Amino acid sequence: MNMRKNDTPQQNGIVDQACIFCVENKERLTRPRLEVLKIIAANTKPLGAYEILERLGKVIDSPKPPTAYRAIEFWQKKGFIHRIRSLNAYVICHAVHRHKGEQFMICDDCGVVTETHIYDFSESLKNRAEDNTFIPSSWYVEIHGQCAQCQTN
Amino acid sequence: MNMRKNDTPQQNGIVDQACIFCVENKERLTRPRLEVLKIIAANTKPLGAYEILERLGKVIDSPKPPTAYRAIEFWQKKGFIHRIRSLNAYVICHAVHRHKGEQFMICDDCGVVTETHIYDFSESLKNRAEDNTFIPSSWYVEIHGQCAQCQTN
DNA sequence: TAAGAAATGTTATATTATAACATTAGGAGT
DNA sequence: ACTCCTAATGTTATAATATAACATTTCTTA
Repeated sequence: MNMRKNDTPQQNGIVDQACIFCVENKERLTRPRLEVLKIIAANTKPLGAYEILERLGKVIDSPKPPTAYRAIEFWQKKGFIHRIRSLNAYVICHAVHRHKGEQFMICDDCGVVTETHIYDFSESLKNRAEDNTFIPSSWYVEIHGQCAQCQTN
Repeated sequence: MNMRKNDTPQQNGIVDQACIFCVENKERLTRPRLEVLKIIAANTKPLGAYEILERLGKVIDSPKPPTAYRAIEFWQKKGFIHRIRSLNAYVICHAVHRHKGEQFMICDDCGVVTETHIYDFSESLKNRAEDNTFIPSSWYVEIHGQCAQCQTN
């Protein structure tokens, strides 16, 4: 099958990558950070902060909201998870891309979120910048609709 | 100057349009709805629900959150206002478009939000639908960056 | 004008997120 | 190994955003 690491949506690959990332960048891979990442990585559907917190409570003792939010913020800044704005929820990132755009397909029936790269905005945004009107730094796209699975049901 | 109505971002044009819309569609243009629309239309920057509520309190007596939220939801469904997901805030819509996509440029410095139409997603999304993978129904785009005004400061 | 539907008023509370400060853990330099 | 410093966490409290539920009022229309 010859799959590269980034193609496999399984949990360990991502946690391993995160571990390597932390070593290379001298970031501390603490218990709450590790557990939060594992929780998010274990789901295809986005989890709310308090769902994450609840699951966190099964592996560490009585965690409070800031514990979850801090870990979420950490991984988000490092590009390991995404925040889905319209849902106030969080999903694992399978690409760990250093580019500046996020694009998601969101099934409004079942809630599954899939990261996509349908569009490359860079060119159009560059043109826009030459207008001298607006200098873009990042973009965020949500495409809502119905996923293949839900079409058959 | 010969400007069409939709080009003028002033308050009255939009409220007039909303009034006409309600008559034509037999929707009730009630006091809270009217005042909430006027409040949102009077701002170029997005307003949070509780900011709207606060301003609403200056024209009607002690409004409660549901009063503001109901009016917000009403205008949003009818396409007269947009919700900016990343800000949990609301802006007037200058186009009253019946198409399925929303695109915004958001200045991260000053907070100004401008509706844009840089991209037409329709074609790409149609292709995607032919894949039989995902049937898109709407899209939402945020482009973050720095506006012209803030570049000069 | 009365009945039914739609919107609002009101109370309470759910959900999401962060401020503030005390405590603990980890790394750098000696 | 010890001390200092910084970063991260623990903890308490509360801010900010949003909705559920039900009583009341207003509008429409028959």
